Amino acid sequence: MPEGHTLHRLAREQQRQFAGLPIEVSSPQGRFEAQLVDGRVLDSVSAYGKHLFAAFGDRIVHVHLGLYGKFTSGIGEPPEPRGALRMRWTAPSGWTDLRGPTACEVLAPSEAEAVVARLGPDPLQRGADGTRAFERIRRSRAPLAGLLMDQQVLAGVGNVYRAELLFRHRLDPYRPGREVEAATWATVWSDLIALMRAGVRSGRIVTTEAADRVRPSRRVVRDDAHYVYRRHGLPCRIDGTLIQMQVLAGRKLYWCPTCQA
DNA sequence: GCAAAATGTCAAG
DNA sequence: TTGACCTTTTGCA
Repeated sequence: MPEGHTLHRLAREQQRQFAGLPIEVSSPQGRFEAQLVDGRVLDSVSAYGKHLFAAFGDRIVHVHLGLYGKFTSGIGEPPEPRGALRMRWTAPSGWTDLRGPTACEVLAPSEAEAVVARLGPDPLQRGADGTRAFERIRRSRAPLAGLLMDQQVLAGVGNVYRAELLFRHRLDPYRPGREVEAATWATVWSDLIALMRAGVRSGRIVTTEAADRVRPSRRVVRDDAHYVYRRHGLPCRIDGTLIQMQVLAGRKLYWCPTCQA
């Protein structure tokens, strides 16, 4: 379930559980050069967009989960390694396992900085500058739906947030970037920050009105969490029109053709 | 038991 | 624009 909120949540959890401790690092699968950081003290874990950075002195473990990468973790002794286990951390405070990432590599600090330099503003970063994204959007005649997913425009937004964000603001996914008003963008940007922060808190993406009244104790039914994402062929929650789906740049785009005309 | 799908990215043509 | 890649889970026989 990796959009930006997932990575920021992971960074926080790993920071809390492992930072300041020497970590036993291994790669049962053998596809990660664990010996480069094995036994080093973990200084800090941070996230930018969908990227995770774990600093072991001057060696940075860079992880990108891709479409189905996943961390699992626990306290006490780790379980016997099963399946394709790319990276395992073991410490007195517990363990964490990583499977299926697109990237899991050791970088020099300058290389890690270069990764971030290629990305647009991350709404989850304190002081993130939404106008930087808008400048790129305004210069493009590409559909807004595609621009929102472009990590060089905006870092951390994936297929769920883009579909839901467009719906919440009644925006036509195919509107060219250059036709988006500054005032519209300002509203969209601040809404995106709120949505993604809620995502970090709850660990999942909830964009329906239930998301507006954040009450952790009150569980939202999974089915109600989205307006349009993966609701192809079902009636729009607002006006009953059937939700449409179309593949755009290789990804499934969902929208309500009347609400978002 | 096997194919398809999944909140992603990159490189080739 | 397409295919390749990383792995697990789901759905259908």
